[in-house]
Amino acid sequence: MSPNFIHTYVSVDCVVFGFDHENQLNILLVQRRLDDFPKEKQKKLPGSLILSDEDVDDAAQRVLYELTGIKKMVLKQFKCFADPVRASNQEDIKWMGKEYEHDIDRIITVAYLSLCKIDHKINSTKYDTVDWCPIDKVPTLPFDHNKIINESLTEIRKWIESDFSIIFELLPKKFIIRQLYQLYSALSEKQIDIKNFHKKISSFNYIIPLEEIETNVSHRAARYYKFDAKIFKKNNTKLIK
Amino acid sequence: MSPNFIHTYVSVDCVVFGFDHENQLNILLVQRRLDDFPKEKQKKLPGSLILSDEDVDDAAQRVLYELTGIKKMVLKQFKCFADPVRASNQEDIKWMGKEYEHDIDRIITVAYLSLCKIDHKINSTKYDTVDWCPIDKVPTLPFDHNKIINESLTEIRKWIESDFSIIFELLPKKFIIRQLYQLYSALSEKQIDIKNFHKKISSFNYIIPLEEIETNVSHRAARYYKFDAKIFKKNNTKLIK
DNA sequence: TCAAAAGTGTTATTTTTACACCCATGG
DNA sequence: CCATGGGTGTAAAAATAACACTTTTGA
Repeated sequence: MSPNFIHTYVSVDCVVFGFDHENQLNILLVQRRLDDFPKEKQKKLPGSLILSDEDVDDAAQRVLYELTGIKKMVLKQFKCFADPVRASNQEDIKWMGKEYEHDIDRIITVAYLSLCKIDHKINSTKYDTVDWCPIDKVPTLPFDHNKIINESLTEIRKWIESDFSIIFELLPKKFIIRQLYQLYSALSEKQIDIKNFHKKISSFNYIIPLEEIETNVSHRAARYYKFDAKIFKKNNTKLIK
Repeated sequence: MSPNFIHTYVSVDCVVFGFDHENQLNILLVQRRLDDFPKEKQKKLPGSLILSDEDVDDAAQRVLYELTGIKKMVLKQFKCFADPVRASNQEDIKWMGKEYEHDIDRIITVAYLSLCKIDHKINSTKYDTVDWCPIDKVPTLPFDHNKIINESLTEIRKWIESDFSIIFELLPKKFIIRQLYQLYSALSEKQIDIKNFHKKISSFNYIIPLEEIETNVSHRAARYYKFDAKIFKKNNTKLIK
């Protein structure tokens, strides 16, 4: 048995983004029970080892379903994390042994991005606790989950740049342009004047104005719009240029 | 032993691009010996199982070094390929058994992009045969290597869009603007008028004009330029917008 | 002299940016 | 009537695109 090739377990971990009513990006975290302190829980990214007949995309889709109860969520593989010591913390090793009933020496993970409307009902078939956590309040997480989350942020930005339509996965079906503006501002380095943004967005034929307008606001009420994916696909407009 | 989690080998495969004198994209392929026909060889992507104490980036860097003799090549991880049947061809299984001296049930691979000046001397410490192959003449390859190459093409295009400077990894140190234009045209959907391209490129302060000009051409000789990475980093210009 | 491509210049068009102005609503 | 943001308009500035014209060289 010549060189020491790894024979390892492979997992997927999912960073699911949502956009809250305070215009903050949030991600979904679940809780794991710790062996030594069964009453204490620690947050982590949702994830799972992949099964013997499963592709990684399928595993991510499964994790997302077990997490939210939603089938066919938008998802994007973004990076394989394989630092040899990413899972060598004693507590993490102990937790894996219990969770998977295997002795796990080394584990590499394939990280996915996903997007979810924050008001969508979360109906987990696997986790007791699934919570939105504002991106700037993420606690210290096990494994390299903090690193994964950090890198997912640059990744979601690239994603929006290359495919503007996915931004609507984070907004309610009916939205006002200010919401879209604030989400875009949170996700892009480019800063646009809100008036010009308004003009540009409302000029797109895939942004459909609705009859409905805001109520109970102490200023002129804004109109609601919806996004028409079919029209978008025909044009495939980028927001800028 | 509850659900059937995979315990698998992990490899990296590298798609190394070069740009030839006929303005074609090429990739580096190596040869493997087949068991049954030891005189016949079959081309494949360069790759390797990763070692027990090795991160995937390090493994890719190692594969690139074993392939070309070059240390610290530009590289970019782009996708994990984990189709459960990607390595279930009998010939592939036999070859893996011989190559790695392990019985390999399933294998997932992490694919990398890399770039190389096509005139750079290839000095492999591992492979007998390393050849440039024009991208439109790639034969049928083992595993899912053809699929990996196809996806690498869309990936290199994205890469150029997001970081224009990496295009110079494919050009000689001294180049004329027509070469750059033809490379850019091969890599981008956007088609620019060559005159306007010329004007734009030569306006960048990180494109340094040299004294030297083309010789032995039956038209006005073009000037050579070089790329200054330091100046580029300060500006971080995108080609378009 | 011709063909071919380099390199420069000019102009039109399109996109982006900045900002003025009026509108509507609750307090 | 004031503050706040919605929504439209206009004009300047910048970027892009189209293309004419001159230059240089080998054949």
